[in-house]
Amino acid sequence: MATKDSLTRERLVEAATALFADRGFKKVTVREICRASRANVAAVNYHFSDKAGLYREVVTNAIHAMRETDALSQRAGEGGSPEEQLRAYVGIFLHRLTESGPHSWIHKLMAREMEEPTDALALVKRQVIQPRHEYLSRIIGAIADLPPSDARVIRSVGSLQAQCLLFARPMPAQVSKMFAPVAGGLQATAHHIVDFSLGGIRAVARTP
Amino acid sequence: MATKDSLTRERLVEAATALFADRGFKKVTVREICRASRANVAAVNYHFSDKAGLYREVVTNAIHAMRETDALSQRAGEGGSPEEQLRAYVGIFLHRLTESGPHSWIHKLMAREMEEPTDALALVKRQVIQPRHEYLSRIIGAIADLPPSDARVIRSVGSLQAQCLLFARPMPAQVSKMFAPVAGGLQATAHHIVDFSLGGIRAVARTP
DNA sequence: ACAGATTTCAAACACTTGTTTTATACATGT
DNA sequence: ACATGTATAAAACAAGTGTTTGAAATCTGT
Repeated sequence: MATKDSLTRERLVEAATALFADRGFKKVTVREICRASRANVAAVNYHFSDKAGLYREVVTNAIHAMRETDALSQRAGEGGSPEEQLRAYVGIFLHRLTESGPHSWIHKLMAREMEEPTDALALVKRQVIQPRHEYLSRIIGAIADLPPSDARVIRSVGSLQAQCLLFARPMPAQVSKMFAPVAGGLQATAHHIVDFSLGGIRAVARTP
Repeated sequence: MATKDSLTRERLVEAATALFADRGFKKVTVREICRASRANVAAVNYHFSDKAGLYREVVTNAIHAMRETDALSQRAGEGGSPEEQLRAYVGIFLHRLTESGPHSWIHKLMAREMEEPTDALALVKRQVIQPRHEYLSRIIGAIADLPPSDARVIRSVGSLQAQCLLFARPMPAQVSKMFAPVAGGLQATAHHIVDFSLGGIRAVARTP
């Protein structure tokens, strides 16, 4: 069985990834996916048995790609001080989030998944969200000179993630421009988030 | 015409508000609204000509309610220092956002509107988002001792809004719990956001 | 109480959705 | 070459969507 990997199958996954990332599971129709893949309407059900099956495949790919981003960010800060590690993480995260290359769709898709969770969410949480949270807790704990489990550290992780995720949130350009001013370039924004957060972390750490 | 305000019309608006806030415009069906209102399927088209017409009515109501919240928050901090004004704003905002009373639906609805904008978004932006942004710019500018138009102030407003909005974002409970730890109560979270942000604002203000 | 407007209702309409069917082309192993 | 499993194609299906229709019920002013 499976004598030769079907070209159609790959085209379907490719088109579905872009569409799902852009508009979520529900709002994309299988006819649309098939039109973009120059495939028949029945192709989705043949290769993935379901529209949900195709979505599951796309999410699985996204998880792998996302873990790579995390690993890259963490390696970039390896050996440096906690502050440098934080700067490396935020820099790469934001870059991947806003570039138009082959990585941007992933985070858009993850944001969609959080809004209308499917069965895949549990997997995403365990494989992506949880490890990332623990990594950031260690860094911020070191900066604040507190154990990673301290409530002040946990809350600071939330504050940092909130700022980073603002860029992942699907928003109309008008609103996004006001909430997340990209004036001065992405690099400047990343710098701001880190500086702001370092000041915040230290302030919170001082107040028991 | 309009001899007596129809009871059905009010029931329709009431039910639609709850449903739209919970699941957005597209995912709520007309039949569902009518079932919840104990009205006929044709009632929506009769009273509002469109499903979109009903939605427009709901959003209009939401804008008014939201402006009230903003006015209340600003009045609560009136006369105090900028720091106290910030504390008042965040406190009331978070409270209204997470309570289950007659105000929580509004912000949920606004969040939905930002994700899948309709014609009403332009109105929301002008009447709610823009004024709020200007108010926060003034406060934070005063704290940082910088003009409200300074890039560092604008970005700090974004950082604050990001933390507040994390609670408005529709998220499955699993994920929300990790990103926004509510342990210690909402009041404690509000305090954290303010302390964290004050530290961030001052840190950013020092670095030109 | 009656005529006229307003409101409700059951049924149907036109359209889109995901999926299935049935048949035909293609590839592969012997 | 043939038989067999794989892949594509056109058409139709069943369920769900927003909307319209046309008749019945209800209310209102006189």
